[in-house]
Amino acid sequence: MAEDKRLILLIEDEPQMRRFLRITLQGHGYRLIEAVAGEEGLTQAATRNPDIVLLDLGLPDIDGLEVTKRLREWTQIPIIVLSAREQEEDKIRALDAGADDYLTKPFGAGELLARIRVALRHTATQHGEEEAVFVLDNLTVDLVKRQVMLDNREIHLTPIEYRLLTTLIRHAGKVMTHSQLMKEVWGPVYVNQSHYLRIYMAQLRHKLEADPARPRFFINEPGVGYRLKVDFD
Amino acid sequence: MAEDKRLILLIEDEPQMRRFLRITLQGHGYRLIEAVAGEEGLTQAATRNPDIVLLDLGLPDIDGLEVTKRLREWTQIPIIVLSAREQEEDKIRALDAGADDYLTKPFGAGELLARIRVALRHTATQHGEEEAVFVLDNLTVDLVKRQVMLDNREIHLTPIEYRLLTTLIRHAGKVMTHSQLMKEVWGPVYVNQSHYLRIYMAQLRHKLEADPARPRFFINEPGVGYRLKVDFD
DNA sequence: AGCTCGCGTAAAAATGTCGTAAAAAATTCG
DNA sequence: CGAATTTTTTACGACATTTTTACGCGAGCT
Repeated sequence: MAEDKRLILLIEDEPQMRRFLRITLQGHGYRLIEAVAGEEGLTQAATRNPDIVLLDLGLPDIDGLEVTKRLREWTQIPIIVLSAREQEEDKIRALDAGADDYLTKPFGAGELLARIRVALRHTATQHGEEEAVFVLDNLTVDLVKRQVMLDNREIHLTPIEYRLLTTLIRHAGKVMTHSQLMKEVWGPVYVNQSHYLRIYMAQLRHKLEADPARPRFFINEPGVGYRLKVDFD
Repeated sequence: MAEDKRLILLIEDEPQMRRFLRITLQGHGYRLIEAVAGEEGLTQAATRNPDIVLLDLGLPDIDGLEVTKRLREWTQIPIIVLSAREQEEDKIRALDAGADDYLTKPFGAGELLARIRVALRHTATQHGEEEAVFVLDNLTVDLVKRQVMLDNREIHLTPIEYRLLTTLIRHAGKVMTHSQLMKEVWGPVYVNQSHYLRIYMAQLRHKLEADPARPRFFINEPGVGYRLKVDFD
């Protein structure tokens, strides 16, 4: 079950804080990527597409505030700031720059984990104002449990497959262009590698369509992109 | 404009804290409802439909934790807990019960306001669904879904056909010259290759007109260009 | 009449996209 | 560390779209 492990990007330069967080987070079932500087963090965010970012404000190269703004130019991924600065002004600036939460060091591991759960809960429910469960004919996707059911049988999807599916679900009915899908699923640096799409769309069709060669759900709009068909008139 | 002011529900029993928050929040353009106990707060939340809830944990009747859980049974409205309890265990319990944020008293007004903005930002991005549908007689074009319907039947258009159609729609009723159309659909390099237009205009008429030879929508203005006719007299 | 010009139509050739399979590389897990 | 899973790379036939090319029609002009 690799798809239910959330990926966390930690941008932090102090080795001993990194070590503490590595143990805490991995011990609670998260996968972790680490970056020791701002630019590196931005690159990692773009290429690895994590589920959440933990960001230290005092970085060796660029300021954490700047990292927040640069991230917010293209993604709504949750950002939790971890900082030794306890001035109210610092908190306000970070939050208004786009951070979702702000913890002052030192903080307890339990509180951090709880706030991570809050942030992840947001992304889970954010795209499902109606329901956290998406139903389309014999296909059921539980966005909270990250569980995909087909005719009441659980279907295992790889992380990318699942991400692609939920991205289509979030924009159900609408055509999504190649670059939109690439940006949301693989990250913005992969925009022109759109042949990945064909491969993973084929995987989804094989796992979820009755007749993969003649898909009912995963429709291609030639030259444009794909869409999840929801209305059968 | 009272309607575009966000409505905040404050559930808090201490009069002096209520007074402080009333001044702070109303001073920053929010409308405020106050409840001094848990049950009252739950009722207010259900009847007044606020945009956000500020919740004190230490209430005279039921515990703030319980209020959080009861709210979460039916609504995803942001809850920010304000509490004097600074034990980590209290924070974790509140956040896991469904609270979105937790501030320990005493807190600065600026930080509270910033965290309110964060919470409102979350709900704002959720409802980011717009509709842009163009209707002309039995023809319907959904510009968001990129879907064209004719008599409730879906019509497939190629990328160029669709771009040509939407270009005409954007200038509905007005005549567009050959070069204008060429520029917008094919790009400025193709301005003089205007015989492409005849071919694709024919395609559109075949796909969307009842009698392609005698078009009702896609009208040629000889020597000038084409226009999409919208008014039938 | 004969000619030209803009328009509509039709069918080819050329180009690019899509679906598929399968091997190589990377990552995760025990 | 080695096995298993997942992602990336590579290749190719089938197909859809765009572009090219060709022809017919009618209006206006000489």
